[in-house]
Amino acid sequence: MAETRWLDEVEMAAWRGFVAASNLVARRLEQQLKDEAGLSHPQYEVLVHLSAAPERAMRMTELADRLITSKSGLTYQIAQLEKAGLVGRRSCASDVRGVFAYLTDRGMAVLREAAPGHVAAVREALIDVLDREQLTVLAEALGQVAGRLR
Amino acid sequence: MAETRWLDEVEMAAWRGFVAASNLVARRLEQQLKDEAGLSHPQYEVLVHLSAAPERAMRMTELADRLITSKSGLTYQIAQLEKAGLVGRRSCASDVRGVFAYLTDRGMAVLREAAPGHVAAVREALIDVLDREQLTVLAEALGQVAGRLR
DNA sequence: GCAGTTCGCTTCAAATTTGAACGGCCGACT
DNA sequence: AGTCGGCCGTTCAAATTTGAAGCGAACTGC
Repeated sequence: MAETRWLDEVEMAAWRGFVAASNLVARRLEQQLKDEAGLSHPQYEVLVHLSAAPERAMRMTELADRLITSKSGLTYQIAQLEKAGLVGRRSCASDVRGVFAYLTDRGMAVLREAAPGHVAAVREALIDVLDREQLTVLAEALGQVAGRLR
Repeated sequence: MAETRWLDEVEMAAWRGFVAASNLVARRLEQQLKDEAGLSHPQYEVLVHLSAAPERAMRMTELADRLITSKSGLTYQIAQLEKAGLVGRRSCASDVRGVFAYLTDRGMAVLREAAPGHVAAVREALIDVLDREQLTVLAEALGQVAGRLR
């Protein structure tokens, strides 16, 4: 094993900032969504992704990949959302094993209701804190990072 | 309530990138630490912060703040680490309510053992993916974000 | 066709996280 | 001194997350 290349000052600052910002922003949004919409962030993300999908429906596995959560975790969350009537399940015609989760009208309504507050919180926590230049670099950089790990 | 200011393209890319990168990096590091050192990321962070503190000790509440976790969550993690012998507790002389968590020699050894692999993973997942310019901006930007929310 | 493998989703138990009490203690103010 | 609001860390139950099976169904090569 080669010598460890420790992080220099800038690298360390980037890393610490990344970890801190991740946790803080996640925590803040979790809070905001719970308070204003009664949803957890994972749940909100489910609604968002479904709402953007054709027919407002998506296969479980694909949804799990997009949400970056485990499959069993998604099963659980979909069950919760189903109980709440925001989401439904339908089996896949071409593959008996497959399950589609779809957004109900009620779910769509809840999402529309929740979105403005969520966006405002995202702005306050992240977007509006940065200038245009920073946003551009951030988008590019984090896009690379995510793309590479995906 | 004012009209909602939705996110434009760059803002949305920054936001999606942020969420995706947060989750993916967290997941990756969690994995790496568990595999190579038998520690969870929260646990590793506890060791790191304690190792950097005077006397390798810190008050519970301060530690919780730095780790950006709930106090009850910290109590739990410290209990786990204590069982494993990596950390100890000592009560505070000047305040009977207070508790110091401190890093044992064993904990220090485990940390030293785990650090190189962890740094390598951090480089691979985040740092080495970006160029110097991006790192600088990232450090500055995320520092602002974290500072503002803290 | 048909074994052998992989895939899609769920189930399960175990580990973790959370927020709301709780029990004591500190400190300021009277 | 005496009291009251807050803080410190823990405990508790409930919710969530995880990875390891499990169950069928679909696909592969022979």
